[in-house]
Amino acid sequence: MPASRVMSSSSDAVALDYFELVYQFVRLIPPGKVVTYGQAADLITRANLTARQVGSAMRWAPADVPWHRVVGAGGRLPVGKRDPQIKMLQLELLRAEGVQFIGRSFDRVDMSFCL
DNA sequence: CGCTTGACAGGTC
DNA sequence: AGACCTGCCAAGC
Repeated sequence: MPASRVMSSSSDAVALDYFELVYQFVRLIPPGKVVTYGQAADLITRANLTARQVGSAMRWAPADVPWHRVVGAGGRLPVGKRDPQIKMLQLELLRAEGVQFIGRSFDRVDMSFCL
């Protein structure tokens, strides 16, 4: 909840911060497809935007952003130090879209579903 | 200005 | 596989 964003009211139409850029990008991901934080960071042209920033943006994603289609590198689900729950939720949402999971405990996305 | 905090990534053991 | 470690960079204090 970056105060800078919460406080932003009306005059931020021009000052498009990187959160908005990330959201715009994520909204383009079709159902059943996924991208990694790193890919998003690379594809979004912005000064030194890294996977970390994409991650923090996802934490405050608006309802219309399919945040669950963004996974960690190698198809790993996010660690979620602050909220261990998101992993489970994301797993459910992706499975509902037909995304396959692989690995010992089916905890990683089959990257052939990558965008 | 320095230090801490992450829904990260990549490497080592 | 799981537990660390390092590099990364914006944000807050």
